[in-house]
Amino acid sequence: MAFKIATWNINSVRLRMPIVERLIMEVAPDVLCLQETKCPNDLFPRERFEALGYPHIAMNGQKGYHGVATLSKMPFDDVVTQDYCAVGDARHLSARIAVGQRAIRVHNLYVPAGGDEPDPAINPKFRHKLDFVEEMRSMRASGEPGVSSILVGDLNIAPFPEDVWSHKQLLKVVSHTPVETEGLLRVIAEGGWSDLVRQALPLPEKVYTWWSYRAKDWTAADRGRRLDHVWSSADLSPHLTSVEILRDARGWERPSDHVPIVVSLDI
DNA sequence: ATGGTTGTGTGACAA
Repeated sequence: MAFKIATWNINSVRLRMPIVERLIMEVAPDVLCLQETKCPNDLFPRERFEALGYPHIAMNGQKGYHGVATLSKMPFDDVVTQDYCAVGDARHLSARIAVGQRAIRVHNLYVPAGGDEPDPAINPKFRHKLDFVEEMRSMRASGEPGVSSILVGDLNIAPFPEDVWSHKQLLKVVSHTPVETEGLLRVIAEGGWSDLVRQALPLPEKVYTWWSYRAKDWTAADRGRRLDHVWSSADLSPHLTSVEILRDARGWERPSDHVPIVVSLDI
């Protein structure tokens, strides 16, 4: 059966509902993972998503900051949230979804951005980011017997030189420093994860999922970074049928600075 | 050239 999963940092779910609905109408993913919802759980627009065909909703939100939500057409159970670094941030949510005969644990993550100064000794936000990535090393693609895994989200790290507009100019910019990129690649390798985006769009093709709000013209300069990711356990990667980076969404009405990634699998 | 924009919620932060 065909299975389609999308991930999108929408930078406020309430403000962005019109374009989230546009994505749903145009793409109709089976599962939609949102990050940076910036919305307490009791104010989440649950009824709107139910009306759009997503009756199964898991959320981990907080007021004003962070927040992740997973919307599904198919039932899930065993929802787990992990409090990374034990600071009480709403940055993770996972659920075990029944897809045909298979069970898939879908992790939805929002890794700290890390501030501006790439020195953990003087920037606590960068220290927090590095600690968060360190804690991600315990997340294994084959963590549960008989359960496959997909990990999506805004990981706020662009690991490869071709994941940024200028490798040389971003080597000391938070999101592309060696300590971050090596840390994220270690999480992938040790956890037994497959990078589905790079499987479908292999190096050295440039791939970006984020463009700063601060640029005068995001598309003219095209100074993007690949901060959003979709990984899977090794058993799922042979079933990958397509990966779409919805670059056009950066130009939609009142856009997020991130665009959706849509991954299709034939399971 | 150390700028620039957006969001939450009306302040100062975070990104």
